[in-house]
Amino acid sequence: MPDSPAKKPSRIQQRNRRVILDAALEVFSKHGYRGATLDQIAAEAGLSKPNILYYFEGKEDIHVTLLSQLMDTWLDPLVALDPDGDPRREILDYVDRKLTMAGELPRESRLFANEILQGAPRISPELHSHLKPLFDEKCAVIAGWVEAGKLPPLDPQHLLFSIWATTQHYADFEAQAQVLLGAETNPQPRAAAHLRAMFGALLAQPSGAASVH
Amino acid sequence: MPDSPAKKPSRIQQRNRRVILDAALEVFSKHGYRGATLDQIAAEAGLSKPNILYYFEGKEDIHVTLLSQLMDTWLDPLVALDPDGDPRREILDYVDRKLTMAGELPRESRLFANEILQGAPRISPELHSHLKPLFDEKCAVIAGWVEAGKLPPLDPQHLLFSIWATTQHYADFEAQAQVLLGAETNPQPRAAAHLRAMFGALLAQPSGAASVH
DNA sequence: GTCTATAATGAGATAGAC
DNA sequence: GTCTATCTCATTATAGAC
Repeated sequence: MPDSPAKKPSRIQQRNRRVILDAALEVFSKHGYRGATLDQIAAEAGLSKPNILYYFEGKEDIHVTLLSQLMDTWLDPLVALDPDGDPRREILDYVDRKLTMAGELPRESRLFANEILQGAPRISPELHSHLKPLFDEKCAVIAGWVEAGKLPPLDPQHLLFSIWATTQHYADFEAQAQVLLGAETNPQPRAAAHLRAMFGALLAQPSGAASVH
Repeated sequence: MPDSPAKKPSRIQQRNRRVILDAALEVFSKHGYRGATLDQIAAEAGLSKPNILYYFEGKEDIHVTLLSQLMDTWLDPLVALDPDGDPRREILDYVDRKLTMAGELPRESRLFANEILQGAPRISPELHSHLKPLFDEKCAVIAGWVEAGKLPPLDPQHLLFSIWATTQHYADFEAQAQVLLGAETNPQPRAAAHLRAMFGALLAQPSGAASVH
């Protein structure tokens, strides 16, 4: 690790770190943490295995670095949810942003899903420090909208869960969707229309979620 | 492999196979395919490693067996969707059944999610032979309901995706939900209420999914 | 049928030359 | 900074005794 007196990473160093991280994202998202090997990452990056270990302390270091960087990007769409905007519009726009992001960054989505699925062993601290506060804050915003009568009664926490689940589904379960939809070019437009209709219906509901029975 | 002249597995053999499969489900669903080791499975099953390999040809054999058995159970709730029933009721009951199943069989949900997430390398044939035909059949049923005016216009394929995504989310992303909801006893009742409200709103929508802008 | 011991492979990490 | 060669350990699978 090059960090003796002056800790200024050269342009080559910065570039190599990026190349390695991009290769690692490709491999980790496809095979999971344990399924990925340094050989695969090295091959994908076009570097030798020891060279990889010159830039990172080990396999886990690479993985944690990826997850940490990802977290910020991943939360951007939710950060942008504006408490002063029109409630219905804000939430539907958030759904759009989230779906777009899953479509553009499917590897990141799968990397995250892999980690959570296995109990978040390496990203748990970030969940508490970054995700939880933001989640609570935005849930309070939505709850405020409901109390102000700007939205029908609904459960902010589970609404956000549903948004996450449905938007990330297209990245995380892509293999299944490809089998079921056939070689259809791109499911995204129809997915976007469906999700707008679904969440739009929920948010437009007059009032009092009538029991179904 | 005991299959020379008479292929009748003894009661002990049947029992041991079940014990091994249950242990394997526990381990595979927690660590993924590559993350799981025969040592862990053997320890969980209370058997020796060579004994495991007496009953199964290898690690992959165990995994494939699990996935194949799971597929049938997993599709039961959808099979039960009745073309002759009340459309809205049928779909909402399906959501309930799916959520209940994910709550009762979270390990199975995660095993399946792990496999799909990594591109369904081992279960792809079953997706084509079992899931696809059923999916097409039930989509046609729902499409028929829409054409008959019994349901508002909606996209059957993406409706099913949304149902799968939201119900399985609670099992697959349990680690995240636990962080965000705190040590709350059981999210299931509120999740069920939310999903009934959401899908109920979509299905009750008068007609013509109005563009949101 | 089940075990102990061990072979064979694969993968993370390091030594040391260049 | 980067490479070749190597070490070490974990893991799948087998051999052979009981």
